[in-house]
Amino acid sequence: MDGAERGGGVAGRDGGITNRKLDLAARAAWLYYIRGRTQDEIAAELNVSRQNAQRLVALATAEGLIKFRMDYPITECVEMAERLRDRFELVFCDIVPGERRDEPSLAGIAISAAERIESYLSSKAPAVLALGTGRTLRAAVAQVSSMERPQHKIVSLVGNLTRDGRASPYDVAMRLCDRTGAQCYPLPTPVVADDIEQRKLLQSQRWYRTVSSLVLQVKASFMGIGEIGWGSPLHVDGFITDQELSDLVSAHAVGEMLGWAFDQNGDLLTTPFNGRLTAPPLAVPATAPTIIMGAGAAKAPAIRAALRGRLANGLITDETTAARVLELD
Amino acid sequence: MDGAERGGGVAGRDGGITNRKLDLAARAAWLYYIRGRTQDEIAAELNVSRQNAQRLVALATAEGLIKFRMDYPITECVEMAERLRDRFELVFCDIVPGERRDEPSLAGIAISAAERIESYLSSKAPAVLALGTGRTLRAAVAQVSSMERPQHKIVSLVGNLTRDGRASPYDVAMRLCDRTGAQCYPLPTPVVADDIEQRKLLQSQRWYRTVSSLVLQVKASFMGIGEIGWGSPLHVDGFITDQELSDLVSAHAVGEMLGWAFDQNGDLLTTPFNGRLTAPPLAVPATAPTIIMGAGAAKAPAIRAALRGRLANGLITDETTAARVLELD
DNA sequence: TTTTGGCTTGAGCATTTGCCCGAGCGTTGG
DNA sequence: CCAACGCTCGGGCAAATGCTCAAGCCAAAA
Repeated sequence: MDGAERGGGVAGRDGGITNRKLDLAARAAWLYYIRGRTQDEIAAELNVSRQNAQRLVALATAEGLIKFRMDYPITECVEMAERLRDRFELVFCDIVPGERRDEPSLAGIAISAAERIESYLSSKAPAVLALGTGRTLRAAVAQVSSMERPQHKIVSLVGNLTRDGRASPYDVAMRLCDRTGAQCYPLPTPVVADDIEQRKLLQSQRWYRTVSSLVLQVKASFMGIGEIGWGSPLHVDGFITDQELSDLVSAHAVGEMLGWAFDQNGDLLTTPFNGRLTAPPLAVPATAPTIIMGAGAAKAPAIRAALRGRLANGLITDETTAARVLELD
Repeated sequence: MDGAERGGGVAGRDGGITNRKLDLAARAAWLYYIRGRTQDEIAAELNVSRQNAQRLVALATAEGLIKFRMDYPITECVEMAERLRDRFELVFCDIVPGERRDEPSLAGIAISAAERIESYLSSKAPAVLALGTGRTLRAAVAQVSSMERPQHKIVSLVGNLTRDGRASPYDVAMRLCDRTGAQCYPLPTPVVADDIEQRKLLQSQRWYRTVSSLVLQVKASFMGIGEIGWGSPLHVDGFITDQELSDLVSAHAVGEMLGWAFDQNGDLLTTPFNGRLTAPPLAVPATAPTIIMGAGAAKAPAIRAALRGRLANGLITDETTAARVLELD
């Protein structure tokens, strides 16, 4: 939805969002948020109507032309992060404020993750970053500022095709490369093969070896974490079938990272399902920084398990979920 | 005005801003800008009155707990920057949007400068950065995120005392070190000595040699640029006397960087005034990135001269001023 | 050429936000 | 102990903002 439209801008009528309009939106947002002008003043400045000024500001925020960042360590969040860091020997932990209310905040976690990703990308020395998929990660990548970093490599740790061959809407590695000019190494396979034979076949391809060798060099990995259950992301997005799901549930799976299902101790399962995953295996215990992110009460057991089993050594979540994880322990 | 209050928070009544309140303000701003909640919802969430929620949000923005960043290259600004880069062979140039209206935007330039400074500070390898003084630079430093970067060194290129011995309110090097944990090397002298003898004396001190040797290693320098004239920053802030000012004007000075006055070709003057400056000399032509920042029609001739004379090889200014500089040429 | 469909536009209105003011409360100084 | 001061609080109101809607516009399709 984002950068795709920017290139074009054919003469005459244009259904999408023209560069001209984005320029204007950027100016409007600049005047509004940075200069603190009112929308009336902006309208006068840019020679548009008052409600157009408002639309431009809204467009700029929706398109992420303007970003909000918090630069203040909220005491409770810092304390919570320290407790988690100590408890699970994490190399990194960030807790964003949470709300009592309803559903958890993707936006906050996304921003934190984006900052972390940016900090790796800002290094001059070429680095390899690995990414998983998922809503959270996609939101995170959308928050990364565009930059010109062709020296880095981004490798996708998980296939970008759904079961039926459609491209996943969450091909975050590609998106990140678009935004940063890094080299992209996607995994052009389904997440799970139909059977072990097919997996072997896929893994004998050259690109698989390329990806595998890159994985050994990663500076850091970022991935979502999913709970296992009806209505879990893995299931609703069509990556696994109903049958596979119920097999996993009866094998006591509580969560998954990159599709690898694990039990409440964070031990990877030996179910047929895990045996059919096309992705390179997880390093256990994690050596390079391996940062999982996600929020929501349902994810808490999965997070706890992943950290206990040393499947990950970094965490980004919100206060509420963090509290729940510590409570479970 | 910013971080100074955070440490305290004595029990009981407290005139200043308590940490508790800043925490709350941060939460309010988070909910408002990042989660997009209304102030009513925030009030309910944080158990405060509606107008308190509004006050908290206002406090958070005023204290800079929440930051606005633009991540979109506005076409006109990019083009303008390229023209300046080509014309003056700059290593860096950033143009922020301007307004037709009144006075120029400190905020915008400050943000751009802050990002640039952050990019140097984010490097792992120890680096030396040099800073000048001035309103613009102070605003820029206030926009730099806090971080823990004890490996870097910040050296002040200009004395931090006014003529009469007061500490300058713009001791930006110190402020930046506060925010970043970098090592600070201030220049504990007046900007100008009373006479050449005193300058020699000051420059024979050990700290002067320390600073001089650091200056040779700088990765980048950031400084404001001032015009010379009645009402110019150098004058109104009391760094130079009326007499000195009129001497400079009659010597055809059009601008100054760090106090060093130069003419319209960017040649440093040989007036007695320049001879009494206590700061280490400017490298001409600039070798390491030397970035000047400032905006306003009055500064345009000074900027043009500084760039022509290769006193600086980087520029941050606004559209209006940039256009004026190119026009003068 | 006419129709259609999608998109944009500005007017009008409901909501949200910012700010001023008088009341309340705790502290300081007499 | 009391008065004066300064600060904070929440009510109320004016300004600013966001949203909906009907009309208009343009290009593609008929």
